[in-house]
Amino acid sequence: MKLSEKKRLAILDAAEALFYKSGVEHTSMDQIAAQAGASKRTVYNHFATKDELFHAILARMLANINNDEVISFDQNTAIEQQLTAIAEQEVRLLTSANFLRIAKIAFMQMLLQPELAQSLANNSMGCMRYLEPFLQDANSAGVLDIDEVDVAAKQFVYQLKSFVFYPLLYGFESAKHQQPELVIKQTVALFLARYKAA
Amino acid sequence: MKLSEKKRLAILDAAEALFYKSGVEHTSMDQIAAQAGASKRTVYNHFATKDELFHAILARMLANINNDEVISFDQNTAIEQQLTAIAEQEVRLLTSANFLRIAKIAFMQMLLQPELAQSLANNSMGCMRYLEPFLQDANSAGVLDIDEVDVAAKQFVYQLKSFVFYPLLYGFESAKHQQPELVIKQTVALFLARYKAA
DNA sequence: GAAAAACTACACTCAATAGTTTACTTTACG
DNA sequence: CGTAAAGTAAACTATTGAGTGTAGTTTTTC
Repeated sequence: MKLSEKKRLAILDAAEALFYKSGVEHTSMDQIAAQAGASKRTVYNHFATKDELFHAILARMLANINNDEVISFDQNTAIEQQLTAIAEQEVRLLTSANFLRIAKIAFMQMLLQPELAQSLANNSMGCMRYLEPFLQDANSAGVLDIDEVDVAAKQFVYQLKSFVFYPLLYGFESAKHQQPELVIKQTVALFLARYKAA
Repeated sequence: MKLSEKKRLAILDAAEALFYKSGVEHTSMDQIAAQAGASKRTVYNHFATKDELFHAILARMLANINNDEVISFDQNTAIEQQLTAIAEQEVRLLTSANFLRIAKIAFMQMLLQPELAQSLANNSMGCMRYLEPFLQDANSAGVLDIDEVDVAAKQFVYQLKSFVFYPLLYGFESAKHQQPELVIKQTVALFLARYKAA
């Protein structure tokens, strides 16, 4: 790899780590340069402004996230098992260091810049990419009985986010770990109690 | 009211509004003084540092929140109706301008200062003050059938927060209003499907 | 191996902002 | 009314941090 590329990556890595630790506002370009092992001038040669650097990080992180396999409804597998698989995948995403890092950085900025929230909200992630079609198919197959598929999908995902993601994001319960398996079990149970076809 | 008290309130009001709009970091003490109609020196006579002012605001807001009536389980009223009442009260809290203001200010800081998150997390608010005993009583009366009351209480409240609070907090869906009645109906329905005693 | 591109150290400008000092005016109150 | 408490305006200090300019060194590329 060329030196120029190595520096660029080092700068992105350094900025990401510092933004995560201290927030964008509390991180100076001098700190970033120092942590990256680059001169400040080099930082500015790669990224004209701090804001440009911030958006480059956001873009890189978003690109690294959506890699999970799409799960489609399968007539021949128990619905409980399929929903559990989806939940497991989602919990893995929501609790990954990668995702938490981007989330914390992004959420901080979103509270300050509503327009950023808008643009990120449209970017649907994780199982929200495919959950509605999945539920629709299960509906058609007579396995589930859902009136409003969009609401049901949100109910499912929001349970997971509320139990595993937000507590980690905000640092509630730093010591007491939520048992992911328990959360998944409870979420699937709640969902099926409501929507499993009679 | 004495001038001194009036100034103190004006400063708190101004700081609250500005912290809400721009975040604590992006609000200067000069701005606060100007908006409060006070001299900067007066601001510093009331609050020695910006941080002290921030905590004074937090304290005032917290004091203004927990005022809602506690709802206790009533043997003679349908459980659906009682849960709906609780949900309505909670949604009113979660969508009130007051609560959203403190939440936005506090959440921003929480992302930066995990220890603040710890101290605020303990401060349980809204219906979380009384929901677990309520469910326990309903359990004992044979109206509900819940294994883990703490999990169930969270499931209930998290639904409401996810649908009405977080979207407003982060400015997702600024235009498209979530219908609060619909959210309440769906939440109660989901909960009772799972936990209503046979 | 030489020209071009990229990196470095470091001094610099410029603006913002927390908090202070001072000299003076207004308000509260016995 | 007179004194003490509180408020005011405005200049001031000191620091921080974004971004630039420069002169010289290293890396890439042809």
